[in-house]
Amino acid sequence: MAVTIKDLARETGLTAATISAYFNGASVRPYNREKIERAIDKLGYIRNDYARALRTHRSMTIGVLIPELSNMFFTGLVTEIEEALRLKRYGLIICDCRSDPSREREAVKFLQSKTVDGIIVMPATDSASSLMSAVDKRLPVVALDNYTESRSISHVVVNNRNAAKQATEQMLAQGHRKIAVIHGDEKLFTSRERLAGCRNAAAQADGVLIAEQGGNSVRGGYEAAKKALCEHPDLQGLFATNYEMSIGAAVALKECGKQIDENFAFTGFDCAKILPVLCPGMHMVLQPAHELGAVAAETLLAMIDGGPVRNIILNCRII
Amino acid sequence: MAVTIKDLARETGLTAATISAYFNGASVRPYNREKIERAIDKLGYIRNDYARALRTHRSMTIGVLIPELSNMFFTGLVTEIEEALRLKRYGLIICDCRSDPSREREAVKFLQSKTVDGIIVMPATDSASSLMSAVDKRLPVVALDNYTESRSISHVVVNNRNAAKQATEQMLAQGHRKIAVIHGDEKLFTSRERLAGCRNAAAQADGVLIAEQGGNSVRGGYEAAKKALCEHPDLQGLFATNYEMSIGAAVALKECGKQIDENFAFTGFDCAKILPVLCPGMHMVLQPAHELGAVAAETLLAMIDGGPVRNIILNCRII
DNA sequence: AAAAAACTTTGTATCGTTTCAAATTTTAAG
DNA sequence: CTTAAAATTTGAAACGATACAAAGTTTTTT
Repeated sequence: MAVTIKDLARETGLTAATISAYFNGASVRPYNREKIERAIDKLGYIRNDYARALRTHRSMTIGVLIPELSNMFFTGLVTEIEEALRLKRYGLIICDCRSDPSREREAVKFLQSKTVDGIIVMPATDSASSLMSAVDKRLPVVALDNYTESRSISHVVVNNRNAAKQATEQMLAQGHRKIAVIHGDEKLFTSRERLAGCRNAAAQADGVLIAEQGGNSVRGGYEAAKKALCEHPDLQGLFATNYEMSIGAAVALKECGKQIDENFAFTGFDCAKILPVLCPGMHMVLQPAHELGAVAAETLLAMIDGGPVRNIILNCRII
Repeated sequence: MAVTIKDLARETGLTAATISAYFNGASVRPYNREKIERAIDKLGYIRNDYARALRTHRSMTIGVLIPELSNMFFTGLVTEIEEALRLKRYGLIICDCRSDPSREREAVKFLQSKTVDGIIVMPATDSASSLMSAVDKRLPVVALDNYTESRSISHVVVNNRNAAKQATEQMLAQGHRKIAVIHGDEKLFTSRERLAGCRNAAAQADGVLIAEQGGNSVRGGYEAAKKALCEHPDLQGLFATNYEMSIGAAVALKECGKQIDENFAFTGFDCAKILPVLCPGMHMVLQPAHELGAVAAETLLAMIDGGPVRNIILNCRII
């Protein structure tokens, strides 16, 4: 039913091997080239990657594991990865793991059954156990945004501790001494690092830090911020340490009528697009999403070509 | 390098055909069954779907085309689709088309080269031309959330006009006579229908309708709402007709200090999770995301099994 | 205990593509 | 115009899994 290379062969009077050569960049006599191209158009040929991958052991497809399709920071990274890989003629298979390690494990198997050439994962936990079936088969794996305990996979992350520390220091230096930090799930290395950075800064500068768990969601950020603001009317600053929580916290601020000025500072994380428009004067820690995605893609391709495991730490910008 | 069915054959002393039979549910003698299962565990066998699909012409994989990975309504639908298809043991390949018909076209080819069994698309435009290469090959296609001009593909949409009309009527009935509607891109059937519904309701009930284009983004919704509120201080209601714009509009409301009460009504679209918490008293038009995803999946599977093209219209809830 | 029936396993061909050595054609050199 | 060298094309054998008819078991019936 589908048009195959054999149909092209019949149509052109050539052999399947020649058509294949044409597709793979070998030189083909001009008049044959033309015949082939005409036949492709006429029959609407689309190459069957399954057969190709079966023969070549390369699918030109890489798998992406995302913890939540509803988390805009992650979907943003996927977009960057796609951009980078498209240029190298790689396609993507995206799997939503719902922050569930068992789905992650299943997804890894699914990707392997599709013989992807490598996997980029934004890990749902610090444990790499769900990735083992890939690692065991020497399939290149890059973890993005969060560390795992495995030494066999590459990591591309930001210096979370430092970024959080700097952001906190900046608030303290501007005279905001009592600050609430809305932090994410402590099960994640990334969240712990950010909180640790805040604590460091507060300890060094003699500030008062109120930590409030925001559960990695807009709702959680909203509620945590509300709580902090109600319980500490004398609060001088708020720092939300991820995308979703930053939005929630911003709404809470608006609702409590808090102005951002010399008496109150607000720092968010990662949402450059909307928040600064809505809360002029706020600060923002920005992970270099473009670079993260690009470097993860590059690292994976290097591993596919036999390169070593790499651990890369990028810096955040604060604006 | 990868473990194949032949390795299992060698390990168990059986034949590839028997192992295949085992995987495909044929009956196998208990002691052979055990041997096979031991070998699978020992060698870590994962079936090569490429080879299988090549032989069977069924990949048990379906493709999903999403216009923007950053649009939460769409990602929510994908999650529902995934849920429904997982139960039928289908896997998903998700492609982000960036609302760009040419990427859509490319993605359709990519999916075909992966021999997906069918495609669910949330169309970026009313035109189905980018889907033609699939339709021409009799590959089942279901359009979700928006109509296309093609009669060869199934559609699963909501009754947009009616939902918008009802929501508007409700506001009018509560005495809000001057209402601004923040509407989406008129290039999309869905947006036009919603706007038409609002106009209908206003015309019938003698209300005043101010239409403001919000460009399908949070930012756009925010700006359009701001504009409407500033230019019409006597406004009595606001209706944002999609997810992103509803959030933007809500922020604008908060910023302008508008209360939701008998003097001012606010109706949003699709974001049940956060907005009602932040704006108590507001109304919301809810598309049945779960049902949309489930019905789209079901319709596609029916088409894969030779079923006919279907056009299904679901109703929205208003809360 | 032999024959029949029912169940399992096996060989072999095949899916659509690429590989690679061998065969053929073209071009360049003498 | 021959012949050597270079460039194209070809045929057959993979890749990993499944289909199917044929062969080999086991179980049941007589």
